[in-house]
Amino acid sequence: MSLPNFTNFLIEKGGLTAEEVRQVTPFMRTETVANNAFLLKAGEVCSHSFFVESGVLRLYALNEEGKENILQFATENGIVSDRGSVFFQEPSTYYIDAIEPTVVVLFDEAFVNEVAKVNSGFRVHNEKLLQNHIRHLYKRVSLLIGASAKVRYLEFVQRHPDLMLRVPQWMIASYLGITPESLSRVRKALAAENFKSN
Amino acid sequence: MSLPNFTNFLIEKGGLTAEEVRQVTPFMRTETVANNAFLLKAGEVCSHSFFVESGVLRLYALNEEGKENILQFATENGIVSDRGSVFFQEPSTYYIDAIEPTVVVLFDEAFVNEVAKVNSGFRVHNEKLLQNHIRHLYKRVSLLIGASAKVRYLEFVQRHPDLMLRVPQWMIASYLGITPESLSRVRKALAAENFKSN
DNA sequence: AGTGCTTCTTATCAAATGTCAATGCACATG
DNA sequence: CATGTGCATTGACATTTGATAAGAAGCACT
Repeated sequence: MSLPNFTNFLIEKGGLTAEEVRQVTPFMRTETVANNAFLLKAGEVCSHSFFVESGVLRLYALNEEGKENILQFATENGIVSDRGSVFFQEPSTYYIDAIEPTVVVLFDEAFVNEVAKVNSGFRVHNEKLLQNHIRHLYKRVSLLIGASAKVRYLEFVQRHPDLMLRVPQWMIASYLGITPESLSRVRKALAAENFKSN
Repeated sequence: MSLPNFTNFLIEKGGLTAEEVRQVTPFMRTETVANNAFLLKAGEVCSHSFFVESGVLRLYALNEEGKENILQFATENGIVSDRGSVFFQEPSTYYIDAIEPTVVVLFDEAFVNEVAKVNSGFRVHNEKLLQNHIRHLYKRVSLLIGASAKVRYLEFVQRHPDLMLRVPQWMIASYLGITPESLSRVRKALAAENFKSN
């Protein structure tokens, strides 16, 4: 199976050469995931990180009442993982499943170490990814504690226009921390505003 | 000035030897920060990360209406930074100030590189810190989108009992994403519950 | 002790969001 | 075509949280 996205990712974001990519391919694995199929369930140790070659994944937690809290989506070129679980080899409290038929590349710490071995600069690139992830999470927390549902929704639309078309609305509501009904009302209010001003 | 906490941190969490610590000390700096004094303001590039030797720091953002959204506290042995700004040398959107007279150790990417030079295992330790930070942020997001103010408060009390005594309540409210008045109500309700059940 | 400042609490009312129930719609499947 | 299923919307109502204002307690400073 050809993996143009992952290969490109290693070259562009990891600083590898095509030859180095060839050297590390034996250390990764590809998998096809059916719609609604799980890659991780709470209680399991998350053995790999998942790079999305095509499709969409989501990561979520269940609260005490059984409600899903969606923490992250990943489309093409995105990475999902319970990094804590992978890194520390502890049981995860999260679920990861596919919300489209999806092709993923699985890689673990051994793979990362292997890449770092063939390309000494990779750890810095890797750190960059982590730093970016942290920055993104800060922004998310900031919106969650300081912005209304409406503002959060507008932010989401702007940042993830692609997801709007591929993900059911109730999942976006979960990601935003509101109910599907509330999101529906927010959208209605925004539509009314736009109508007035145009 | 002696820095037992930072030294200990480098040894315990960074895997350095006492001798290696001595080698890298020339590359860091110590500063005393008065109560309410700023270490970073929005618009500036965050040139350093701050390790708290003693005291308390907070990191916050201002939203459009000028309301503070507190993203993080750091007490002894904690690190605060706009990592994104430090790493990518971009202007920050955050503020960092002291809420007690505080002694901080300032270190930048050059320091990290220096430490990595004297101890080749340090990058892995550093990655561990980042992974932990990400894990913590996931937990935080999860609570913000899925738990009530009451649950978030209880979580906070449990995780940061020390902060309860050192940080004014309205800052904790900000950290939890609610108003001081709401927090006061939550506390009142909890007190009433405890009274009934005892 | 007096003064001003900040924090915390309380009360009241308003706004935002959640809950529950019903409906309509699109789509897949028999 | 008929039917079932999941999703989005809407309305009525409840609950939570915010906004505003007022007051009490603690604390620093004079």
